[in-house]
Amino acid sequence: MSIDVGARLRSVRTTFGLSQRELARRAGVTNGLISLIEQNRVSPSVSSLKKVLDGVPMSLAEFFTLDLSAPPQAFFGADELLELGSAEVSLRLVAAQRPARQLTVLHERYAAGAATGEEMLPPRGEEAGVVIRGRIELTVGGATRVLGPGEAYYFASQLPHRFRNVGRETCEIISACTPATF
Amino acid sequence: MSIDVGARLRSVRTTFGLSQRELARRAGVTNGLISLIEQNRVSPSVSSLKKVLDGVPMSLAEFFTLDLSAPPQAFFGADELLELGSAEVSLRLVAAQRPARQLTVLHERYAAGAATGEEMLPPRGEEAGVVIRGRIELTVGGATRVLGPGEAYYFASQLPHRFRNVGRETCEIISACTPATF
DNA sequence: ATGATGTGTTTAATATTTTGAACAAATGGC
DNA sequence: GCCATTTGTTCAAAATATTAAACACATCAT
Repeated sequence: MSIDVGARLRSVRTTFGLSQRELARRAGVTNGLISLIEQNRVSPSVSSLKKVLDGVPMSLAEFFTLDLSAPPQAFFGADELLELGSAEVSLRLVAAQRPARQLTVLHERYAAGAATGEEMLPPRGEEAGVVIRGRIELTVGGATRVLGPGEAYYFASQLPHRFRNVGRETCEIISACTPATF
Repeated sequence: MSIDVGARLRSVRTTFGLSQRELARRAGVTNGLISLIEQNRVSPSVSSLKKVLDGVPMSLAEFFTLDLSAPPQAFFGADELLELGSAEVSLRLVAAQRPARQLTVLHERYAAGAATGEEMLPPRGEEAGVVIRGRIELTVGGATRVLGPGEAYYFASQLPHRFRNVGRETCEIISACTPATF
């Protein structure tokens, strides 16, 4: 068998709630290739696999480190959250090992001044979160508001939205979205 | 640039004191391929890279996790040693990040009953070690002896040699060989 | 039902990797 | 000196990965 790149990729892709075509578009490859890789009908070149994972995004190291056979787990230490984002915007995904979940929960950290782009997420979900440290400016649809510790948000994913840390310290948020459409 | 698989592989290979041909032989690929990969003239398929790393041996996860730009480091915590062996025979390599070293130092652990095969190592080095826990049976050339804590060994690598844990508890050894021919 | 979109899969053509064998340069022994 | 090895590199041929477009199957709205 020898490592089953296909199952890994399928698990990652479904965990992030992406179709083969959507992942292919983000990665700049064809949907057919994703299909072939997931079926283990080809062994992708490292450069191709890198391109595909950039569409998630996920590093090669993370990809090969992922524990697919991890048993259902109820508790996760801080070290057990999958680190996803950049240095500016850190996203720690809870229970990343488990594919096809209904719910995604993140521990997000925004460095001072950091912001997300205009998010384009799947059309049928909702997102909510609570700020636990720092202050974040959140724009949803036409409305903008600055949230501090203890304050929260909740909106439908299809609305354009953007997060921006306008303060001086790192901002931390615990967030969730549904379905698993991160 | 995007991850520089070539530099990684070259670093790993030289760290282990292998020529392109020797690594190719162990991995079941051609030496030309190793050369091309190391020059980044091709982006190997994951299956090929896996085959190559099996010849070291090293996992894909380790390979992509390796920190090439690690600054020269003088102290290494137990967690910082590169785990190489199997569950039976664990080899923890000190300072694995640093290529082209003169000396290799290992923290070895042999489970009860575990043994190495007949070692076939490069012809121009020496090996030495001290047992720190448990008991190990060491055969060098025609001679066999059981070593316990505080006892040590020292021999030329080209002699056929074999380690076997004949006791009930795990045996631990700190060993070194030169040149970096592990 | 029907058409329109979404999904994952398959196929032939194309592009890339991989091989096998050659090459030039360096090393060691005599 | 010279020969025999060993090193890493290169090249055309063979094998494999990747693309682009079609396919079959679902879902959803009309």
